[in-house]
Amino acid sequence: MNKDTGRRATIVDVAKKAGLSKSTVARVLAGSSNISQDAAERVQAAVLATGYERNHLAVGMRSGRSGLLGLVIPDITNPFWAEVARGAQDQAARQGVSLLVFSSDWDADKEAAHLRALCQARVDGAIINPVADNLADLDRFGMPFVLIGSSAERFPDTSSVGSDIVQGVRLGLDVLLAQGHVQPALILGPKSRLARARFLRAVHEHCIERDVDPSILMTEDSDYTVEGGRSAMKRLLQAHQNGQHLAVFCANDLMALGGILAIRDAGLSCPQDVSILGFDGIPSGAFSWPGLTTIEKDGRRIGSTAVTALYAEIAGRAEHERIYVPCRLLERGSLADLSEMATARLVAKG
Amino acid sequence: MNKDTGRRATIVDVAKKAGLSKSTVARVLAGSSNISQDAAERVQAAVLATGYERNHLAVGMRSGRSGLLGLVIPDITNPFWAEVARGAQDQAARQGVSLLVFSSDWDADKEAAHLRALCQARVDGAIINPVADNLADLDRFGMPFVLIGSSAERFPDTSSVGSDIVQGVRLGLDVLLAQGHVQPALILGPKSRLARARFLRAVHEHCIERDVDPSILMTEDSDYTVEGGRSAMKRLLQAHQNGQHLAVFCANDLMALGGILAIRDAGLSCPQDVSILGFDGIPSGAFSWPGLTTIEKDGRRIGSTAVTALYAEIAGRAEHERIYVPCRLLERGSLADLSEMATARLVAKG
DNA sequence: GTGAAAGCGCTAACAC
DNA sequence: GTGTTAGCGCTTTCAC
Repeated sequence: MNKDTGRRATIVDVAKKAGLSKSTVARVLAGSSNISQDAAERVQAAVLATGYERNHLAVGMRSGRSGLLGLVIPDITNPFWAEVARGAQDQAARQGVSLLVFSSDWDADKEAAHLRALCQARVDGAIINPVADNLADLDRFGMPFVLIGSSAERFPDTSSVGSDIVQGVRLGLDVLLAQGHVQPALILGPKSRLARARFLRAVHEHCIERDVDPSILMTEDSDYTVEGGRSAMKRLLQAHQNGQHLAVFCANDLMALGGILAIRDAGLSCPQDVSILGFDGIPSGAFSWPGLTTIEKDGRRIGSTAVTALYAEIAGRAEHERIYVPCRLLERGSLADLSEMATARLVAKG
Repeated sequence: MNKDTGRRATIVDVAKKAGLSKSTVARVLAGSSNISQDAAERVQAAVLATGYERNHLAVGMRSGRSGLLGLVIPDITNPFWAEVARGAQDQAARQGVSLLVFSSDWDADKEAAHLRALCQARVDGAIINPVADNLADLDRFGMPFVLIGSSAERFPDTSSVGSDIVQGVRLGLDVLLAQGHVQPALILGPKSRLARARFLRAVHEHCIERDVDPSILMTEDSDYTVEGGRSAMKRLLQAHQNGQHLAVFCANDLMALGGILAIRDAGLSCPQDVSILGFDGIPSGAFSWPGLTTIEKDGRRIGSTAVTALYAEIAGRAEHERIYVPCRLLERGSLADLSEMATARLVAKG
């Protein structure tokens, strides 16, 4: 805000103050080469003197680059999506652009409205967790985009970024096997969900690779909720001679949290009697008792990777491939190490 | 995207198609009066035919309204701030504008950088949880703003929106008193934090109003963390003849969650032996055992209210007052109703 | 009720 | 190296 005129300083004010032309100032601001030391310094000084701040609306209008990116996720209030947003935000800041954030609530109409807003804001590109069945709207707007999350897998031949579920499942199974749980039980999502099949297939394939017969694993279907996990675990405990040394791999953290409650309900203790492994890495897993050991999706990295991929897309040098971001093991105490316990017993005897 | 030309349709394309002038089209789009039925219809049709989408960059440039709002919060990953962001987002969508979201990590430098980005994007206004000690940057940019969160209280004479802590404390104390906990203990934050004094003062004032001598309340200092709350609760239990029928009001939910752990550590049970009341309403409180009863801050409403207040500010009809958003009681089972238990006992006897 | 024309602040050719 | 010039797509007088 210019003290003298009461309005914001423009590039013309800076040019006048510096005794140079608009274009020279613009060149300095854009960090172009072919600029004399003297000119650069005078512009610097004039910018400070006038309090000039670049008008991105004007820049965007002229150059066709708004310096804006769009992010459409189901719900910013969901901790996983908040992590994604944060990762995208940070990467955008590093690239010197800003992020418009929208929540779709898994509602195709809201999604369409948000895409329209992005188009009107002339974002340089968008990162979207798609809820609609087709990408007609996206094509219509003709803006570069990258899909994120598991729902993006429905669209091959598009750039997309998501968790590496297969690697996460392998990681989880290997941890269980290494700690002596040679026959882990599974609590799965409902049959109606695609994610269930994906999870189960990954388990089967890795079991075979590790010489475990997947058909002998006990499984319970549930519904991805705490209460669902609780009753699924109750059924497992009844079926498994009171559950001693049982280990259960749950397809998400909410069900795992319910599993911990069910173990306590049955008068058993986790992890002494029953071990639990979750999948997701929700923050609440840190506050259960015991803390929930889980396979954590790396939301932040998904977000930052998506921004990077989006820039490849904008530049037109995109590969249109799905990028899989690895999951991590988050150890918080709900797993008993049977091999260690066995060793301890031997040591005690000896 | 125009099929014929390969570039986006502009108002000129629409005008051409409709056989009208730029200005008439602009008027229809702006919903102005003094438009013939015929013109309106022809424009409608031409918009559909060309796939025209309004260019907000150009609109903003000409009209001085970018249709963008800025939100600067400490961390979108923190569930409270995610709620605030969601509330702001929804209200912004209702007003037909979009939201740029930034996380400052309580870092004054990052905050300054984000404010600058907002200024350059020419946002119509900003909602900020201030971390810097002064608002010099904000004044410098001369953009309308509304402060949010407790740190905004440092700046009177500015429009701001935050939780009504006093009302929340009253609500909490009244619940405890109504359930027969006439002498609740307190677990507070560290002496260095302003929030501690605010909480304690609210407790004192309300106690006096309810004829409770605040000086007889046991208090423990802690640090707003789970482990801090756990050891503070341990000290309380030792001081209070093993803790039967103790009730503890914790200044935040993390310490309350720690308190629940300490009760179990001591071989006691919550809420049968010790009742716990938290403050904040973090989602993890739903997964402890028992669930944490708490005073919940209404982040979503703070966000939406802030957008509304910001529009008052932009319109220049702002009152420059702090708006207090009430807290709510969230009952999840960590409070025993002594009066009910007493009644039950009497009934059992009789 | 509609059109013509000016201009918001900037960039990108194009001269010199 | 620097200046001149012509717009980007829109709103907004000012005519008619």
